[in-house]
Amino acid sequence: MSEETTKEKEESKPSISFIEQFIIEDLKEGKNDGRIHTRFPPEPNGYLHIGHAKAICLDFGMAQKFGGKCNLRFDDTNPVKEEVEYIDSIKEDIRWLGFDWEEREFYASDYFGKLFDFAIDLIKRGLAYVDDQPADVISAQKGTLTQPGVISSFRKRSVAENLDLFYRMNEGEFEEGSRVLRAKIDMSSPNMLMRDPIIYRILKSPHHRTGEKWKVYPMYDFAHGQSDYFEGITHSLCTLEFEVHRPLYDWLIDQLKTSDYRPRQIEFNRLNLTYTMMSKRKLLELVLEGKVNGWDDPRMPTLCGLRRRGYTPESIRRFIDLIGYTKFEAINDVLLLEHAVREDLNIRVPRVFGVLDPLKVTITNYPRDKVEEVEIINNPEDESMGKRKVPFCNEVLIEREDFMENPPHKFFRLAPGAEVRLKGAYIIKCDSFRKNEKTGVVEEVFCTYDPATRSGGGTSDKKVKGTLHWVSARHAIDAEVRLYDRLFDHEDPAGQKDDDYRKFLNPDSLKILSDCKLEPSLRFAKPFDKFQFQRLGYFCVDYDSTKDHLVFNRTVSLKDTWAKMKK
RNA sequence: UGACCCAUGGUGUAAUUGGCAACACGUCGGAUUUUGGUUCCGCAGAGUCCUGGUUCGAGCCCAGGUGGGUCAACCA
Repeated sequence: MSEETTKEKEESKPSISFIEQFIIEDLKEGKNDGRIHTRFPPEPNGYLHIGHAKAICLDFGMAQKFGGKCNLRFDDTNPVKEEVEYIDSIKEDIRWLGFDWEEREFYASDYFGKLFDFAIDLIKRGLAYVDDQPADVISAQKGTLTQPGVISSFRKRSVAENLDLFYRMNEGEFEEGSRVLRAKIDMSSPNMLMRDPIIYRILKSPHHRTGEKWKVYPMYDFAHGQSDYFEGITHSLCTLEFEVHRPLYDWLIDQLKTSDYRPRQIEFNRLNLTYTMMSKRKLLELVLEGKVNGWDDPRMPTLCGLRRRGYTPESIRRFIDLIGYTKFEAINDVLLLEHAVREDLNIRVPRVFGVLDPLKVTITNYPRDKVEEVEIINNPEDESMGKRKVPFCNEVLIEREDFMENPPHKFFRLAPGAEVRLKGAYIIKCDSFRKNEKTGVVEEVFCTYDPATRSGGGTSDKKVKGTLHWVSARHAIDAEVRLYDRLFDHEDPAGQKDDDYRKFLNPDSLKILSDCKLEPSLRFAKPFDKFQFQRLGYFCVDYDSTKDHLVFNRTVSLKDTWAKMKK
């Protein structure tokens, strides 16, 4: 084997995350009969965001890679916070991302019966007790980070009494907050979560799935690991903040297990992105306070927001792939996400002409009543996408910033005396222009064209530095275009101790342009159709769009080295 | 003043598990280009938080620091 092929082989070898290494080790050791079974466990209390995408890609990705399965499980143990409306959106987002849980759609509430039985079992084994003290007393008795807790006077309650009380708790005999069920573990554990954690509380709100059946509901710690166990999950992947929960997770599994099978919890770093935040609670605030226009506002990091913005599932998966899984709490540059969409959209979407801020150009030597159809390649990256025809006449519109009366050095666009190519059509030369006397604004530019320079004509080998996009003034269609910028102007808006994140809201995060002109082929564009507006960026039809009123969202601009040079 | 976790170019990750610190993004140059896009080529940028130890050899193992994160909801 030559040195080169060895090198290539090494380079193409994907690096493996610590999680994958754990899984491989477990497989080698023959754990759980060599099964791999994961789960994605959202709480139905909000919309999924790109941070969830990171978890989804891992959970489903590991299952796929090792020939296992991944369940979808709604962690619905708190009826007061959860709503059905979120369930459908969560399912839609997971499917959109490209993953399939097949028939394995589960709910933690499916296990309320089993969980209750397990609680009864713990009570019988002297491992759980009913505590009658109010929340503040229990909390105070928990001790502090440096001091051990105090043992509750109810800890020594008899099994019979505990049993009786717990059943009655569930019959609705007691008020919310009057009693809880606690696991009997260790009040002096250095891990606060092991100090007789509350495992059941009384809640009288109806549950979206079980209705009025239950009056006691399990806490997260008493539901999650057990649900994993009931479903035969082998690897329970979650974010770093659950690390301290792992001893409790394992303790409960130890009480539950009857064979060699046991699920293993592994924690990885949460996704943080610059110039945004992932807290569901804060995202909800933005929606409620009208700082954004709903959960699917294209500035939101939610999956529905990104989808509306024009992101593809492929680009999100690619991004997730690029950032990896570690135990380091990183803050990822949103630039990498933008790179990922550009990379994807570049190869798959057609190029079109759209002028956001039109300036009229009259070609004085082009016959007034003549209209030509010029043929333009849809995507230079992909021949198979074919060509289209675009009408051309003596009046065209160009981007206002593509003309300058007094151009700086290296300005390759239109200026008095300068020549540019109108892409796919002719080379034109600027002879003069007309300004509004009062405002000083340029209102019209007069050019002459060189008939020998028609694209593809081959009768002239004239070259010019600049090529502009354009639309025929007489054929162009109107559109509204929404330009988005980052929602916050601080890299880490939610991480500033002394400042509320609202202080960093970017006032220019949305710019609406209502006077844009597009080439006529866009007339029948449908919501979510994606295009590259030549020289400008990637745009996606918004669902606000109607037959008479086209609306586009800018997904991301093209890289702009000229803009960089100007700075 | 506790327990647990973490620390590698600007950012995010990698390093065949103790053997020449690599990749991506970003940056800067150049070539190509009927998109100042794309593509291609190249430069710069860390000696791996600190101190010590083990070792022929340490980013990796050990000890002690420093810095950061998580944990004291009847939330998940």
